Amino acid sequence: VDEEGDSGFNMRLLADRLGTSTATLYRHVTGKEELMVHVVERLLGEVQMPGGPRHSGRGTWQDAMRRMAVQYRGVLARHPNMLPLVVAQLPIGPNALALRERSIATLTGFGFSRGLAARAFTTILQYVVGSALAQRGDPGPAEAAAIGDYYRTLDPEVFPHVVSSADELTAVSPEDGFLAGLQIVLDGIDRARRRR
Amino acid sequence: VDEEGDSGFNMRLLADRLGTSTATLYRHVTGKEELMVHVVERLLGEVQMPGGPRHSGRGTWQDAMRRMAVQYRGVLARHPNMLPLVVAQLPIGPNALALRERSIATLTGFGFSRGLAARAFTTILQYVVGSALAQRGDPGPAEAAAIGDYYRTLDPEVFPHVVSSADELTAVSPEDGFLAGLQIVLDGIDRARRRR
DNA sequence: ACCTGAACACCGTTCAAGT
DNA sequence: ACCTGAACACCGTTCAAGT
Repeated sequence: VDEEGDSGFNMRLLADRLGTSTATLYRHVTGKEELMVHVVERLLGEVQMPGGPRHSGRGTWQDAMRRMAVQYRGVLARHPNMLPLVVAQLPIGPNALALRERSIATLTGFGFSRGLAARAFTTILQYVVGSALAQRGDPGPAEAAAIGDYYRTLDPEVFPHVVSSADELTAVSPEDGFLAGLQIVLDGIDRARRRR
Repeated sequence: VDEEGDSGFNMRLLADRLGTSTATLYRHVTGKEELMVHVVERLLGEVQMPGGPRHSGRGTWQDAMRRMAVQYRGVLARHPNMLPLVVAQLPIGPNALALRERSIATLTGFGFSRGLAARAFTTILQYVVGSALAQRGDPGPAEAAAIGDYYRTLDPEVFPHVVSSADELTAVSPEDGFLAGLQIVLDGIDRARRRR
């Protein structure tokens, strides 16, 4: 999937690379869909997450959650072709659950209620995936500039604010944009934590 | 797409329903991909958004952004089959831009800088899409219970926090969960606003 | 018991042939 | 000038036939 992309990958190609036939593949998996579940599960295994409560001592919960989110984003960025697979599934395999487990353990270790810990983790993850979707396709300087140019070709009479904010949008790197949005989410979680 | 789903829809079916042949479709659109761009554009047209600055007087910016997010979520919920199309694209058609334009206009009308207004809108939208993905498939009581059951079948030794927070996760309705996460994002934006 | 070439069903797209 | 039946290329999946 990394090499050929979500749509370039197919069962014949896989069989060829494995030196076997497509029919044989179906002796190991029920079909392409199940295979893709394994691919996503393997991908989530790449998200490094320092082990739960023991880690609570170092840094704040915000540091820990920021590390987790940055890790997750890094994995998605290194495997852009797998993003369609991730959003097509509700990952509930061992690696997905381990990430959830350690994150909620960390948050409750910092005094979060179970409910808020679960809500916080869910919200962070949704932001990470949503932001990966918005920045998909290697958004190097060239692509970013192209999007900025597109915004500026728009009629300023019809979309004045979109046009005038085009620079602000494209001036920050994708990385900085991601971190800015992440900080918004973390601040919101902090507010909810203080309220309880 | 509403009736047959993302994968059930195909060019032959469309041609049949229109009483024509597939080849004729290609006289109107360059291919299925372009057609899907039009489908998403039409979908985004369903997001009702009260017109920009004029509306600034009533309620707070949080009310306005909450209305926008709830509207967007409602449209995605009414067309669950179209979610794969929305996440497969970077919508930049007139309706997508109008939504962006009015949102940024509203925020700057409330004193937001252009940069923060753009960041805030982007973050809210990413949260809405990410949350729609997580709650996809009609998550009625039955489905929610099934997911809760699955979490509880897990070994509490291996995933203690996931298991013990299963109730907290499934006790709240998808709607309430969405609003709770949205409030987190809005609170985070408020914090950024006060800092400037 | 395991594997495979070939086929089946299906889909996006194109084109020679019609009107 | 416009439309279409049929074909082409491709893909997920299955099965009768081999070893």
